[in-house]
Amino acid sequence: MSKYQENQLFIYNTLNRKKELFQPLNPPHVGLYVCGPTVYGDTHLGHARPAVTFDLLFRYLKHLGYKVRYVRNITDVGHLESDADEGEDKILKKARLEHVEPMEVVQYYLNRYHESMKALNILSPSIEPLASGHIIEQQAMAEEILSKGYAYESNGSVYFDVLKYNRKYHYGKLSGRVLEDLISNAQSPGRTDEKKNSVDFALWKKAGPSHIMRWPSKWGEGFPGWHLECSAMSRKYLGMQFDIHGGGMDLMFPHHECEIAQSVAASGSDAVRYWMHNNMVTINGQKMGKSLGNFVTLEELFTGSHKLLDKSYSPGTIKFFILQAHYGSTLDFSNEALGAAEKGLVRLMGAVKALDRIEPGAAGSFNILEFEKKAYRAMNDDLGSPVLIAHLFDTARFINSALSGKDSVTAADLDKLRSLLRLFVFDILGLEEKGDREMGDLAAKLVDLLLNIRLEVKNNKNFELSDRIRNELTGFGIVVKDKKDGFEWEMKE
RNA sequence: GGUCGCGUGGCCGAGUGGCUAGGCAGAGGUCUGCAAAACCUUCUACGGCGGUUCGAAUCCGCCCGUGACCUCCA
Repeated sequence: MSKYQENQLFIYNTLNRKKELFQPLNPPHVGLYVCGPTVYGDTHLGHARPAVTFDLLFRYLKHLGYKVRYVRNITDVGHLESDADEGEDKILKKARLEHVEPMEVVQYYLNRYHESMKALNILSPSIEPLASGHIIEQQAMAEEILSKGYAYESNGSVYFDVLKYNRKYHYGKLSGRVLEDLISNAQSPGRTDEKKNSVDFALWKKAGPSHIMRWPSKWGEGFPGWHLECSAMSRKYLGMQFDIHGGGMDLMFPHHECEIAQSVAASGSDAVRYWMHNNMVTINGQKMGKSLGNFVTLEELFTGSHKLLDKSYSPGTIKFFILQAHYGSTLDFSNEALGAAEKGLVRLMGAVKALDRIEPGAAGSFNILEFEKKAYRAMNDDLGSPVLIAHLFDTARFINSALSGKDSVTAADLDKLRSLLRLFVFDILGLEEKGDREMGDLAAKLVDLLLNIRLEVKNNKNFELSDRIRNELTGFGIVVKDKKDGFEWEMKE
């Protein structure tokens, strides 16, 4: 019996605004599609949130025994500065400003994105398709929508006919938008352009003379509309219908709404069964926006170089901080909150490490089976990582008590606890053991030697010298903790 | 203005009709040459006003505040 048959995973489905039992289309296979970044700038906090959220989902689904195909796209063409099919292509603009090829921009920021993901210990998706590598598929889908009558060609561009679509289907069912409101709220309603209606969106855009990212098509040279890539690529790799589509809440409208319309128009039925959206990140209570100048990149966070930051925060701290909030809530970054997360993480990791130093004994007060149940229950409830972490802290308290001899645990329970903690902390939450900074055998031996000498000095009540040794080591990032009959030390992260 | 959401103690953040969330910070204590860590005890709560109920932070209404999207953003 697989783990997924024992666990009922509930997922909040944005489409129905309620938690639903997750039942994949073709178990044990699960198809997961998540909107990845448009690679025209450095990876920032807003990229970290969905990455961590859906990494957690990916890891948990795999743990439950599902065979997950996780597709996370890279947008490298077609994402214009305005979602209303106006303005320059983001990549193209960056390339122009930096006097480089558009694909140089793409490669550079894609590499940086991958480095950040690795630092956060985010698993690679199964497939990471680029929009520019799927022009044919996007053209084919545009033609399909045209042939079904839900799109029209206009001056070398192809637009989706939202009004016509809405007569038969429901445009706005994901985001709760009302079409009439959208039309009346349109920015410049009287504008003369190629669209029948301002709410129509581009499937294919004609490339102007200076637009160098261009491909031939039956409509002339051009490039694909932003929304089309996700519909075309998810269909290619996950099929006409698949299980989960994820992304940031800000993508709900128009991006995901348009994806739904495209898939339904092309095939007559919905492609996605569960829509999941992570909430936004705020900085000191204020939304993070390019226009507000409070964008914090991951590199700035890791190095502490942003003016809003008091100090640097490790990737592990950032990840732990994100996991301490439910993905559906907004998450506010502040120095105080990050500092708390940092200390909490140290405490948790300390407990995991301390497990190896506990001597088994009589049965103790901690109910490990109960902990296991509660941990799974937390995860099954729409990925309740904050609750899971609270339960993990309960084990930390117990572990520390057992270590100091105030509580005890049998050898069998100790094994069970160890494997459970490793499972939840490392495999599912995807945290990493600290001290990854390898110092080498020799250096470790030297520290041991020095501390043994210090012990002798200390026993001779030469506290001046013993404190000096400890302080100097602290300066090297080595934390010394005196014990009743010896010492412990570790590298500070 | 429209649509959707949120408002929990010093900070972050769970819970969602009666039963301790948790972390960080604060206070007291144990341990210690000191420090660090750890452990024990402990203080600060459910935006406001009404309503439903035996009972509401939890349901309903109104108000206030705030956020997201509608414009660049994950």
